[in-house]
Amino acid sequence: MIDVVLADDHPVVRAGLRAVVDTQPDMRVVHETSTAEDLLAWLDGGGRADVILLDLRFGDARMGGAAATGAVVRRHRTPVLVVTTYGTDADILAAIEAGATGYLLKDAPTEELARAVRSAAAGEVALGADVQRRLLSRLRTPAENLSGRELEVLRLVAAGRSNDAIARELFVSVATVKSHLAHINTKLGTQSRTEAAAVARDRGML
Amino acid sequence: MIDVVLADDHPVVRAGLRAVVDTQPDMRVVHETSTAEDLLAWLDGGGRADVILLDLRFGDARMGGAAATGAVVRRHRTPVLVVTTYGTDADILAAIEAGATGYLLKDAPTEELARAVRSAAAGEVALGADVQRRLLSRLRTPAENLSGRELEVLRLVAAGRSNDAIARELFVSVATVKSHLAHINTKLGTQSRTEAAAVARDRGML
DNA sequence: CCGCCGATCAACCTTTCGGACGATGCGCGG
DNA sequence: CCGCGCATCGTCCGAAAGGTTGATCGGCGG
Repeated sequence: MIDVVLADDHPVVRAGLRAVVDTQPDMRVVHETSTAEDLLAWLDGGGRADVILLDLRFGDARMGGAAATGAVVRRHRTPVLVVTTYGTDADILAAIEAGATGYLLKDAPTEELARAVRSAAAGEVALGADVQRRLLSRLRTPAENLSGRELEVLRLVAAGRSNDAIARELFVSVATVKSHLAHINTKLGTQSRTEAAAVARDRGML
Repeated sequence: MIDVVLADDHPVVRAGLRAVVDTQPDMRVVHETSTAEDLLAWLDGGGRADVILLDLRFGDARMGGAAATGAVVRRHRTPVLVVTTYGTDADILAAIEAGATGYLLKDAPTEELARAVRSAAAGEVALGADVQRRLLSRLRTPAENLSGRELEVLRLVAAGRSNDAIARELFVSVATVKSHLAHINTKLGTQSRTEAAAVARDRGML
C-alpha cells in the first residue's frame, strides 16, 4: 500500500487527486495540506508517506514549488511528485533540479497519474508524457539562449517594470539589470526592452 | 436536487469537482464531458442539467471558454458556471458577455463553489470573491476611454516599436506620438510605455 | 455661437534607457 | 590550470522616453 500525501492549496484539485488515488487499490491518501509550512510541519512531526503530490504553485507563489520541493527532499527522503496545471520549461527544470522525482501536468490521464505515483514510490523518475515531449523539444532547439537570470529579468520587463524596480525586486544593482538587458537584446536581436518583451511573448518565453 | 454537468478536459479537476458536488446533499453529477463537442452533443441529444460547470480553457484553447459558453447558452437555457484556474480580466468579461451565469477560480473554497452552483441553478449571478474584487478594481480605473488613435499607438507600442517608428508608421510627428502616449499613460495609470503595454495585454485591449 | 474633445505639433526639461567600455568572482569542463 | 560563461557592479555618454506647457485646427452638441 502506497501512502500518499496531497499538498495543494486548491481544495478542488486536492479532492480530485484524492479521488484518483482512492480509486487505486494499491494506494491511499494519508494526509492533506494546503500550505508548504503545514507539509513540512507534518513531516517533521513524524508524518510518514511514500509519495508526496505537490502543486508547483504550492504555498508562496514566488517560491514556485521548487523551494518547497527542495526543503522536503533535503529534510526527508520522501519522493516528491510535482503535479501542476501549467508550467514553463524553466519551472520543470527548477523542480527537477530541486530534487523532484517526477513532474506531470494536471491534465494527464488518470492512469498516467497512478503510474507516476507508483514509479515515484519505487524511487523511479516519472515524467508525464507531455513533459517529456517538452523537455526533448527543448533540447532540440536551444531557443533558451537566455540564462536563468536573464529570463527572470525579461519576465519583469514584460510585466512593465522599470530597471530600478527590477533591481530592487531582484536585490541587485541597476547596473546589473542593464547588463542583463543588454545581453537579452543582443541574444534576441531586439533594440529595446519593449521590443524584447514583445518577442518574448510571441515565442512563449514567459 | 440540482443536476450538474462537469465539462473540463482535466481528469483530475473533473474528479475534484465531482468530489465537491457529490458531498453536497442537494446536488449530484449527472454527466461529465471532456470536450466542448461532447457537451453540446449530450445537450442536443436530450441531456438535461440545472448547472454546467465549464472550464474556461475547455476544448480549443483559442476559443477560450467563451465560445463554448455562448453555444450552450444560445442553444439551451442551462446556466453555465465558468470555473478556471487562472484568467485575465478580458477572459472573465468575455465569458460573462457570452452568457455565463458565474465565474470563479478553482482555488475558491469548497463552500464557495457549492454556493455558486446553487446560485447558478437558481438563475442568479454568482461571481467568486476574487473575481468580484478584480472586476471592481477594473471599474475603478476606467480602461476603455482610450481614443481610436491612442489605441492605435498603444498597439504599436505593445509590438515593441519606438516612438520614431510609430511616428513614421502613422505619418505623424514624434511629438504627436509622445502626446498620445502621455494620454495613454494617464488614462491607464501607468508610468511607462512598457507598463502600458503590459496592462493592455492583461485587459485584452489588443 | 461657443465650449469641449480629439488630433496635431512644438519647445523645454528631467528621467530613464541603452551602448561601450572595464572589472571582479565563481563554477565547470577541457 | 586556464578559459569561458554567468552574474555581479561601476562609469561615461548619447539617445530615447516621459512630463509640462501651450498652441492650432476640426467636429460635435448644447
